[in-house]
Amino acid sequence: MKNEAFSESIEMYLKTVSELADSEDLVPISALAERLGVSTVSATEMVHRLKKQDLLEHLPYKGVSLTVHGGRRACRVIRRHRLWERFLVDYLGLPWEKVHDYACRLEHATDTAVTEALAIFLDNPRTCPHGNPIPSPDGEMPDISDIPLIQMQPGDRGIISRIHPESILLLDYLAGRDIRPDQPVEFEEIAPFNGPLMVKIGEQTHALGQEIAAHIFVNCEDEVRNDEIA
Amino acid sequence: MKNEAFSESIEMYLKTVSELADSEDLVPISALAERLGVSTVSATEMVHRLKKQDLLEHLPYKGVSLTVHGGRRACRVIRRHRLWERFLVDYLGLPWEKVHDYACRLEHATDTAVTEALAIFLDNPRTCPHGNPIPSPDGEMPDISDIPLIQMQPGDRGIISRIHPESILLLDYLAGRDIRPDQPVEFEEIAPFNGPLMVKIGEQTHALGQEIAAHIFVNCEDEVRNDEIA
DNA sequence: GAAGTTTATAAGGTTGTCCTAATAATATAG
DNA sequence: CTATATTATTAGGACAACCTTATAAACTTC
Repeated sequence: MKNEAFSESIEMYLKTVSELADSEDLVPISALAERLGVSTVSATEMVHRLKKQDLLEHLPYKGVSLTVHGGRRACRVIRRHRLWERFLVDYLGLPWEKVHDYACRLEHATDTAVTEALAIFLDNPRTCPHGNPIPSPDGEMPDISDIPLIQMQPGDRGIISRIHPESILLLDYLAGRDIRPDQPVEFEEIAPFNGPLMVKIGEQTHALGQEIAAHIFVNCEDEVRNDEIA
Repeated sequence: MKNEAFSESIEMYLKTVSELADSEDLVPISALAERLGVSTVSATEMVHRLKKQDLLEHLPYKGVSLTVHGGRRACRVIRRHRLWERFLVDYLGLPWEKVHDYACRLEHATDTAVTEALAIFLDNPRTCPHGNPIPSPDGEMPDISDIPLIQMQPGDRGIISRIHPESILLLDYLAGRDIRPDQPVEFEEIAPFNGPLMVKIGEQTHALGQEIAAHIFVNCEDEVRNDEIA
């Protein structure tokens, strides 16, 4: 079983499918293309190549999902990414909202030996600075049970657990408003006609667009969860 | 003046020219090609591209040299490389002889902001673990005045200053014999007919081939240097 | 200065990743 | 069920970086 030897492009595709997959099972190729900043034609082309390598499956007109094999590869990339983020924030003192992009480059240039030595140096952190869990060395993603802010009900309270999926624009926006993991949240109300969500975070009440609210995950206070009815 | 935006290939070419240049002013394209593991045709092609970008000059049938511009770019890559090496050895505890290869990958994936934060974290080290000086942030290479072991005279003593240029095979060989910077050396004799050099390093006497001896640099003990007559 | 080596260039190809534009197939909504 | 959307495919290219083979030019040495 040969290791390494995956191009940066392939790693980006696998990582992105994995990131987009945990909201929905099947990731539309268009979503993939958009997040990667390539045309749908290019994305389709690459999907075919990855399918041939048994890294993902494709249900035409529905979307793609990772195979077990592909999922493990993706998790290894994500592990490297999140470990680097921890290092960049905790040891190099770089800004929370910038390190995602820096780590996006480092993640493709890191040998397994370096990754694991880094993990030990960092004392095996559980999450990245944005709250996302760090997969195990063999490519297993820890289970989590938080919910996106947008699924909260008026009156619900909780603690921000993570920002996901990340992007520089989103993180910049949130950093400017001091919206980060570990902050307490209280969902106040949602404006009608698909309007913004009014949410109290820390001391401040924010009007958050629905898109943004889908990227903020929360550990709700002890209460019956009703995912379906939401 | 735009920064970044240099392909990994271009960075490798510039770095390699810089590494090979300090032995001789002009680097033959064949030497460049060999060290990069590409054909001379490919190297020639790339040299033309780099010439067009004013990164290096080419005297046909003689060799190439970096322009001021190209030299600065090369030094920035080398700076990143050597800082990473220090981190990998000093903080991650990775083996001296392996980190060169790990850093070769990281050096192309490191933003300036990360590089400078890393330099501060490492407390601005003067050299890499193999003894080579770390260029300044703006791309200036410190002056050094050591000589290759092969230029020593029988009876000369000194301290190993650095291994240069580095390669995994060379470093593995030297690591196996505990030949590293800061070790004392005493040149005993050179075998006739271009034979090996007999050199006492630490407590042990080694028979070193001339190729290897050209890669080991030494700070000689206070005495008149006679580069020419050598 | 001719012979042989080194270096350079020219011609033609491959691979990976990307593109646009046009068309075809399917899904979804009125 | 038809119209509109989305999704997929086909065709034709572009580009960077590599390759081999073959030829030409320049250097070096005797």
